[in-house]
Amino acid sequence: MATFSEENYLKAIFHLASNDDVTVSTNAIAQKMETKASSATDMIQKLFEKGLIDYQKYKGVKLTDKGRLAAASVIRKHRLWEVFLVDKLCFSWDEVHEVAEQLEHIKSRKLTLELDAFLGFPTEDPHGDPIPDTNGNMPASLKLLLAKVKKAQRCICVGVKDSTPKFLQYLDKYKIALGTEITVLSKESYDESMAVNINNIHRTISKEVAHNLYVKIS
Amino acid sequence: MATFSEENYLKAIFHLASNDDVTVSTNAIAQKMETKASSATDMIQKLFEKGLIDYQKYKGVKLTDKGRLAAASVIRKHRLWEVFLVDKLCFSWDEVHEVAEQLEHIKSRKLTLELDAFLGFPTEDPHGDPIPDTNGNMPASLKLLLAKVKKAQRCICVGVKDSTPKFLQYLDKYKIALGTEITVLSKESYDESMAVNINNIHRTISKEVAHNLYVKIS
DNA sequence: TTTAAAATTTAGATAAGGCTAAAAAATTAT
DNA sequence: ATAATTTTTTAGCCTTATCTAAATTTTAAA
Repeated sequence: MATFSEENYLKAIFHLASNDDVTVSTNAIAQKMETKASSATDMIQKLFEKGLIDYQKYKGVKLTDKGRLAAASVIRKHRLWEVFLVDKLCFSWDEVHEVAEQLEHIKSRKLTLELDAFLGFPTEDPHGDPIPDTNGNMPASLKLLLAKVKKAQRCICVGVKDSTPKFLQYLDKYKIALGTEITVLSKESYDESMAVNINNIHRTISKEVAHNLYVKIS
Repeated sequence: MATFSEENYLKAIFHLASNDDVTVSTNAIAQKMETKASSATDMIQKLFEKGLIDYQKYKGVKLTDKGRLAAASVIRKHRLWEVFLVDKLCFSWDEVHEVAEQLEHIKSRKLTLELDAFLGFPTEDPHGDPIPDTNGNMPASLKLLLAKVKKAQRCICVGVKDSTPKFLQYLDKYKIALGTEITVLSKESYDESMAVNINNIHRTISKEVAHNLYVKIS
């Protein structure tokens, strides 16, 4: 059974390896974990000895099947708990992360199964990210940056990339919230701005904003 | 902020000190924590330095107000989670402890408040034990051993003291379950057996059974 | 291709929590 | 009241997960 720290490293490696063939560098892991490269090396050696990652000195790291399953299990729990907090306990989508970081480490097969059922077998967390299934299979994410949405498509706001108060205040000002529907009317190639319809109001969205807002095609 | 281990020691001391004036011995703590006396001494010194317990070498330990509040907070969370597991996630009353032992250490004021509200502000856990309030005040327990119930009183089964399979099988055989109503008809002083009515069936309960079954007066 | 820079690993240290063995204090028994 | 026993504490060591500083390997540059 993995310790909290081991689980957090596995999660970090999982998130850093967008695709299964990519090797992840020690520095990248250290940066993600907000720790020193030497600490990352120590943990890498430990995870390797436990058969959770493939590793060759100086050559970076890859999750084994066992490691990937362990990482997906932690992410599954994290996202299920986020759904619980938002749907059942009146948390807002930006309050859940810190608590889910703790809850994701609770070890109980039954707890996860029952929680999943209690929540109605959700497939996405409140940020629009997919919830891996029991076997560690991650449904493809439907989430993308507003900037990637094509002309005439409708989408729903599911999260932000930039979570600084300044950007959140901007969204507030223009009545863009979680769940708000946005229709892309046209895109300006010169400055990458886009004309959109939000709540039946026509607006122009700058490149900066479009690259910091996550949506889901609806 | 206390570590998991500190919280577990505080909880142990709280449970060992039935009343606030009692001092708790190092050995008692070590036994409760299933650890060695030397380890208990180490932790005692740490809790003392943090102002969570009063302590004099060789003289035992007492919770300070600060320590008592911290212990009660952990117990509050433990019992709220037990209610959650039984009421919402279909856990049976004997499956909850292990998971609640983990959940009780999650740190989030908001989580505890919202969970409490979500559960309808319960005052007792599934074993009939009282849930401390936010200020650490513990309602008096209404739970007692069946052996203590007076003639002609009605009570409801809320838990067991002996949780060995043998005893649980006995209860099963005689259709005594969590929530079962028991009326004490008479008590035999010679062998401390009691005549009771369970589901409209008259039975004789031995001293051994009456001393291992917890009930709540109804 | 040799050197400079960057990335990675190793060595040695620290803090938390646990252990064993030994010492010291308190308690119980003679 | 002294000896024997039990309880508690101290001392020294282990493991996990960190760190800093130094050494090594890889990569990039001249």
